[in-house]
Amino acid sequence: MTRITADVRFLRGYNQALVLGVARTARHFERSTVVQATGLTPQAVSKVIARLSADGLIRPTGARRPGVGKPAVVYELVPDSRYAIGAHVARRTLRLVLVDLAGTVRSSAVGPLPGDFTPPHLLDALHAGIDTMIGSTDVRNRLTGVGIGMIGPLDHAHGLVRGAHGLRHWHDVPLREIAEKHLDLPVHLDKDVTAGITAEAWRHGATFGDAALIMIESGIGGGFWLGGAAHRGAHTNAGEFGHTVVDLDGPRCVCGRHGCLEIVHRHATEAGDLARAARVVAVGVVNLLQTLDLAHVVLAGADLLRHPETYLAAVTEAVQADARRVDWLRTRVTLSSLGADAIAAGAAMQVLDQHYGIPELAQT
Amino acid sequence: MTRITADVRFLRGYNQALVLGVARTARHFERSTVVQATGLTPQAVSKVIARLSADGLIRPTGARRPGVGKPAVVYELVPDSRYAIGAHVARRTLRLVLVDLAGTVRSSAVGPLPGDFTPPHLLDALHAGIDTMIGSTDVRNRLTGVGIGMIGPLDHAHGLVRGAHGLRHWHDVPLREIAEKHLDLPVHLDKDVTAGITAEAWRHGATFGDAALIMIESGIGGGFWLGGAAHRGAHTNAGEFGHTVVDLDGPRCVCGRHGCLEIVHRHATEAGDLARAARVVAVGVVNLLQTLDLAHVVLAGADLLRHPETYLAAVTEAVQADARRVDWLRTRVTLSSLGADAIAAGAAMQVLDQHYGIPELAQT
DNA sequence: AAAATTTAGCAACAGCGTTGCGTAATAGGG
DNA sequence: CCCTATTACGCAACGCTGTTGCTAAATTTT
Repeated sequence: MTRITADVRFLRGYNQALVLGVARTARHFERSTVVQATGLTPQAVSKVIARLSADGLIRPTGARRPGVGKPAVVYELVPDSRYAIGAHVARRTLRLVLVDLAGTVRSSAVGPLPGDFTPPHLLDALHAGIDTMIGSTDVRNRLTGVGIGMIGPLDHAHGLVRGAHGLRHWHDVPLREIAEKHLDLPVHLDKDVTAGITAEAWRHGATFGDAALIMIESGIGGGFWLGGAAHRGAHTNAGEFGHTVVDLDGPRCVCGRHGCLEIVHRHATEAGDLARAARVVAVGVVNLLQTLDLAHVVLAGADLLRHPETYLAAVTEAVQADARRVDWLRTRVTLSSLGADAIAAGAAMQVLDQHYGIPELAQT
Repeated sequence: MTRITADVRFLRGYNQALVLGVARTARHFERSTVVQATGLTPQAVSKVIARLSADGLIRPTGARRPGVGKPAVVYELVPDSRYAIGAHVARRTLRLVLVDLAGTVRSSAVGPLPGDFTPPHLLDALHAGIDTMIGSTDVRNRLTGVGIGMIGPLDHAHGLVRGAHGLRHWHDVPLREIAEKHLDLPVHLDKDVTAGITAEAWRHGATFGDAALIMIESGIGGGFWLGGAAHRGAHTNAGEFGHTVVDLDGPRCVCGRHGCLEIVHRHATEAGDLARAARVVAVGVVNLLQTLDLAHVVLAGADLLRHPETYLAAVTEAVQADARRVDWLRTRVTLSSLGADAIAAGAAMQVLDQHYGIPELAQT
C-alpha cells in the first residue's frame, strides 16, 4: 500500500493530477483554462505547468490570438512521454496493450494461453509479449509499469490472486510480487471489471461522475467508479453483479442461489432469445441505478459486444422508462469506447494513474 | 458546495480530523496512540493537539505510568464542547435530537406533524422544538448547526427537496436556504438513509469500512458508506434499494416495475408471513454484498425494529451461507446501535462532520 | 546518585499555494 | 507614430503546513 501522509507532497500530487487531467481531456489548453477548471490561482498553475514542462509531460505548442492583450501560451500533453503496459488475463487468452500518457492504445496483441495455465506459464507469456511490444529502448525507458486485469477473486491491496474462477492453479498466488521480480517493472493487479471502468474514467477526465461498467464475457460482472475513484469493496470482491437474484423462483445458479442474473441471462441466450437476454441485463442495470444512482453506464465484454446494438437499445430503453417521471434523473448509456481492449487498456491506465493521478491519502 | 482547493488548509483540516477521529473512538488516548493511528510525526501530532486543546475540543486528563521514562499525557475528547441538532422528518412525525461532539444523543424528542404538512409547518415545528431542546445559552453558543434527514428525492448539493414521496407540498422547496434563514443556524439537508449510515460511520471511526444501512419504514431504503464517505450518487438519489427487482414475474409495484423488493416484502408482511418477509430482505442484502462487497450491514427503521431478531437472524444466516465457501469474505451484520434515533442523530453528526470531519476536496 | 529511557516542545527548515507587483506583448485610439 | 488599456505571466515575499534536529523534563533502573 502506497501510504501517503497528508503532507505538502500530497498537495503537489493532487494539484498536478488536476492539471494533467485537463491536459489529457483537452487537446490543447492554456493557463486560464486550467485556472477555471481547478480553482487554483494563476500563479499556482504557472508553477505546476513549469514542473510538468520540465518533466516533459507537457509542452508549449504555440500561442492564441484572441484580441487585445498578450497572447496566452497554448500547451498540450506529450503523449509519448510516458507509457504503460496493460494485460488482460482471461481464461484462455492474454491480451497485451501499450498505452501512452494520453490514454491512447498504441499497440495491441492477443495470444493464447494454455488450458489451465499455471503462474509460470503466465509470467513467461507476459515477459515474451512485453518484450516484443516494446520495440525501442526509448519506450522501455519511459515505461511506468505493467497493469494486470484479471478475473477474481483477488486481493488488490496485497496483489494476491485468491482463486480465479475456472483456473485450477491459482490459489493464493502473490502475482504482483512474483511478476515484479520476473519483469523487473512495477506491477498493478486488479479485477478485470475494475480495470475496465478505470479506462472509461481516465479517458473522460474530471467530468466523469459515478459510473458502472457492465461486462458480459463468460459471466456477468460490474466495475464501479464512485466518488471519483474505483470502488473495490471491503475484500476486492465488488462487482459480482451477475450473482444478484432477479428471479426468486428462478433456476439454480452455480453460486448456490436461485434466479441470479447470470443464470437467467444464460438460459435466455441458450434458448436463442437474445431480446429477453438483453432485457434481463437491462433489469439488472436499472437495479443498479436505483441502488447507486449512476451518471454513466458502460457496456462491455466479448459476449455483449457480439450484439452491441441489441443490448444498448434494451438497456437505454429500460433506463429511460424508469426515469421518465422526472427530468433531472439522467443516465448516459454507452458502449465501451475501447471495445475488446477495454480491460487491458484500463489496467495500463491504472499504472499511469498511480503515478500521475490523484494520490491516495492514508487508507487503513 | 463548500469548495476547498487543495491548499495547506486542507492539510490542517485533514490531519485534525484524523486526530479527532481517534479522540472520538477511544475514550482516552495519548500522543503515541495518535502517531501510530495516523502516521504523522510526533511533532505534528503535538501541534494538532495543541490547537485542539486551545479550541477546547480535547483536554488532558492525567498521565499514564507504564514503566521507565517520562509519563505520557493522556487526553480525552470534551463531549460538551460542541453540539448539533438533528432532525428526522418523516411523513407524520418530527424527531429531534441533540448530539454532542462525542456522538452521544444528549436529548431526544418526537412530535407529530400535521397531515400533508407544508414547509412553514415544518419550519415552525423545527423552531419550537429546537428552542425547547436548547435549555441553556451555553449549549446554543456551542451549536454548530442543524442537520435534516428526510425522505427523497432531494438534491443534496443545493439543499433542495425535489418532491418527498407522499407529501404534496414539497416540490422543489429550497429547504436548506429557508431553514437557515428561519433558524439562523447552518443547515445540512440529506436523505434519511444517508444520515443514518453517517451515524454508524461517525460512531465507529476510522475502522469503519464499506457499509450499508438497510432501513424498513414505510418503504425500503438503503444508505451507503463507501470509500470513507457517504455515497449519494449522481443526483442524490442513491438508496432506492427497495425498488430493485428480485422477482421478474412478481407483482406490479407503484414504481411501474414488477417484483421490486419492496412490493414482494409488503405482500409477505400483509400475508402475515414475517419469516418470508425477512428472507426477502436477506436476498436483497446478499445482492448488495455481491455488488458492492461490504464490510458492515446495519439494519434499521421502525418497521424492521418491530421484529429486530427475526430480520437480524434471516440476514445473518443468508450472508453467512453465501460466504461459507471462503474464510476471507467477512461481513458484520448488526442492528442500528441508535435505534429510533438513528436518522436524526446521523443528521446531526453530518453537521459535526462538516466542521470536524475530513474536509472535502474540490468536487465538480 | 548516576544512567537509561521515554515524552514533548522549541527552533530552524523545506515546500506548498497565495499575494503583491513588475514586465512583456498585443490591440486600439488619438 | 505614440500612448494607453488590456491580458499574460513570472519573480519575490509571505503565511502556513508538516518535518527534522535538538534540548529539557520526568520517570525507572542500576
